[in-house]
Amino acid sequence: MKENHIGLRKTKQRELILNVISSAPGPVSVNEIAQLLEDCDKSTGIATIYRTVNLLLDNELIQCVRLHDAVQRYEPTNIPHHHHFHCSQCDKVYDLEGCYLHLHESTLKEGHQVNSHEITFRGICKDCKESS
Amino acid sequence: MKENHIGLRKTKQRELILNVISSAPGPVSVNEIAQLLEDCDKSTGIATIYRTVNLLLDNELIQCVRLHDAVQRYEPTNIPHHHHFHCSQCDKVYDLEGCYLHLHESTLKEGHQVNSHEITFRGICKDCKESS
DNA sequence: GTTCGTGCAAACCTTTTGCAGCCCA
DNA sequence: TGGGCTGCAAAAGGTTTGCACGAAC
Repeated sequence: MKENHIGLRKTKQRELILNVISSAPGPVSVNEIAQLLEDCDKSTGIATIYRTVNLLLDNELIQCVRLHDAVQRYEPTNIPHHHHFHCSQCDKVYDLEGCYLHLHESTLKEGHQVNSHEITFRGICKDCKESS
Repeated sequence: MKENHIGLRKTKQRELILNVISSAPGPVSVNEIAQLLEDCDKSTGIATIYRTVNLLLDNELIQCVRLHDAVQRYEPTNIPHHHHFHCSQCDKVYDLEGCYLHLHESTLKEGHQVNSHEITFRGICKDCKESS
């Protein structure tokens, strides 16, 4: 991981996994990572994928995105503030540009201090709408 | 199940489980439901709790709330549209009144059709702020 | 009495762990 | 060469399913 970060070894598998997560159009699950690696003939043991994902999480190179299904998905931490759209039909997740939340105060009327927020939209994605 | 909803039988266990979810101060997990039933000497098989929760979900009497930890929690659907505040310090979850999202179109600029949305705020809750 | 629901245990699925062999530094 | 990394398989944890008995109608 970037320049031997904290004594970690740079291996083919780790590069591949980080690359898959970084180049996906939205957050991906462990299964999707495994599938994508298989698709390009770079099959990797599932245990390695889990271990690598946890390693990347620990080093904050990726973060976990949790939507309405039970699946944990991962995305790079170095992308700008954004939110997600989750298709109810094909189950894919898309990144959305910008932020739809107009919240100017950092303290809510209930008195809680807000440090961050997450928004998830659900519905039917463009592709599913067009093919129906 | 409200008045024999769809041919479902009204049983002691189902009433208890719905009651536990409805009267909890916030969304509860399956484990919490099991614990609460045990506490009042109404222990129920874990399989029954899972089946009942899924039944209640199917009939939209409850809905699933997913925060940033891996736990699935459930709350009644018959409370008004609201969002959640999750305290990073004490881990409590608060319901927030109203909606901070000003979204007038139902189709995003990316072309996806929005049917619903969820917002979760994170930060420090009022109580934690005051006691620090 | 018939049908559906419950509880138990087994099955299942996802994630983690142990271990022997391999590979990077 | 040595210690971390991988892959396999087994284990662990959480959820679902099959089945026989019991409860609801």
